[in-house]
Amino acid sequence: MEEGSRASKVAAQIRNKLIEGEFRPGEKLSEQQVAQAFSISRNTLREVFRLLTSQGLLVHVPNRGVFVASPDEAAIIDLYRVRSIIQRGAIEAATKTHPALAKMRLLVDEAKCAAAAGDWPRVGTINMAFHRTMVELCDSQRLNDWFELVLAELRLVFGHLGDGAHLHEPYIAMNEALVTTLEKGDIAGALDQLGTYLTKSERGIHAALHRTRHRT
Amino acid sequence: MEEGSRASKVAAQIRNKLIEGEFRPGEKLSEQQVAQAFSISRNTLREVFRLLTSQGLLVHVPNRGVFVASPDEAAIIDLYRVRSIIQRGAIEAATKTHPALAKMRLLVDEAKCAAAAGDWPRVGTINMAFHRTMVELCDSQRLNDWFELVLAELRLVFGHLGDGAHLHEPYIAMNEALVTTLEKGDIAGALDQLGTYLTKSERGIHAALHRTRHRT
DNA sequence: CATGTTATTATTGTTGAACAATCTAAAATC
DNA sequence: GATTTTAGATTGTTCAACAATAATAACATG
Repeated sequence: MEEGSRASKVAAQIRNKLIEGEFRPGEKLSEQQVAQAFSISRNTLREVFRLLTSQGLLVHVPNRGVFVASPDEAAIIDLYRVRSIIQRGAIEAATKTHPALAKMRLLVDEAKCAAAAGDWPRVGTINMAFHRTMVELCDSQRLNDWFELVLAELRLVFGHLGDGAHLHEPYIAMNEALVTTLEKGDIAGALDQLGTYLTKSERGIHAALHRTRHRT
Repeated sequence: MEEGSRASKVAAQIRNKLIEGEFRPGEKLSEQQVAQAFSISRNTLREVFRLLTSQGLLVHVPNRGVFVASPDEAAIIDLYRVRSIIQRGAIEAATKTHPALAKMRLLVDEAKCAAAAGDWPRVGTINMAFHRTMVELCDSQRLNDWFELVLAELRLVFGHLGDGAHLHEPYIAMNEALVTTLEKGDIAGALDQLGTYLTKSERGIHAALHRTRHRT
């Protein structure tokens, strides 16, 4: 994404608002209103919308408008299926000397500091960085980019669920054990641990979605 | 992608031209000229360009313009890395009763007919459909969509290499053996066969690229 | 002639107004 | 209440214009 152009800046701003849950799931974004709110012309906004729909954050319905993506349980299932395949592939590709593995270790340390400080949102952010870094073990720009889309969609879900969800439950011990297993070169062990994490994480989201649906 | 809107129609037209190699790798697409050629306004074309760049077929350089993607050897390496991870995941997820497996068998039969008729372009198209169908074993819409991008980029490469490349070399026997192995439930065997295919296919492209580079 | 600087030109990025096409909501009719 | 018609709102697209940027051409200097 280009730094500097008006379109790309506004795209980033809207993306952040989406991730922070400032738009409701399924909410319609009116071109007139959004263009005015961000002080850009409607034409430029249409380019922005093309960018954000290609990232899965918005859904463009011809002649009806653009809507905030509303990942449902099927989407969560798909996202975790994608994560499983990509992250398993990353672990199978892992080497003990890969820089991403060292970075994962650093991120575990960072998460411990944040947890000690009680900064749970920060812990959640680091957890995502941990998994993004795991995918970097593949050395594939395309997989990195696509995984970024996965993370964006997950953050959209978290944003919709709000602060009460505690979805950034600390997975620090699990992440640390996983790094240690990889450092030993035990791929099979690491795959097991990843599976456990993904299952637990996915269940957490489904449960939170269920709670939210009950409350509405 | 929307059916019917002007922008989406032109996007499809440009996409086809790209895949067919009608634009040179790295060629700059001038907004004025392309808009005129397709009889659409520059604003609409900019939307189209946003769509096609997000598909990896075009590269947008701020303030300088939009260029035809020019997948180099690094890109081929990445594409095959991606294929390996995704398609291995697909095979690991495969079940004997999955509809995609039956479809893969049908596609092998189709390829045999096309080969008997000497229709090598058709064989190549079926080969791609075979691999796309393999990915459907994952039951993941996102992976299907991303794999479609992989195929588009590969076709862009084939388009650039031209007819002389014979990259649609028949892999019929390999595909047939792979289906048979999967139908037996022999995942490990199928993974081996896939690895062999991917290595051979990738080498073929690198060799063809090398030949073309020598000729220019 | 080679190199650096300046000026000019071409193109991209953006804006705003306008109109066509489509959808949605309100009103009229049965 | 259900259906049809009408009006209003919004999206899709076009056009013209201007600002900003990069590329190219022209000029000056060693």
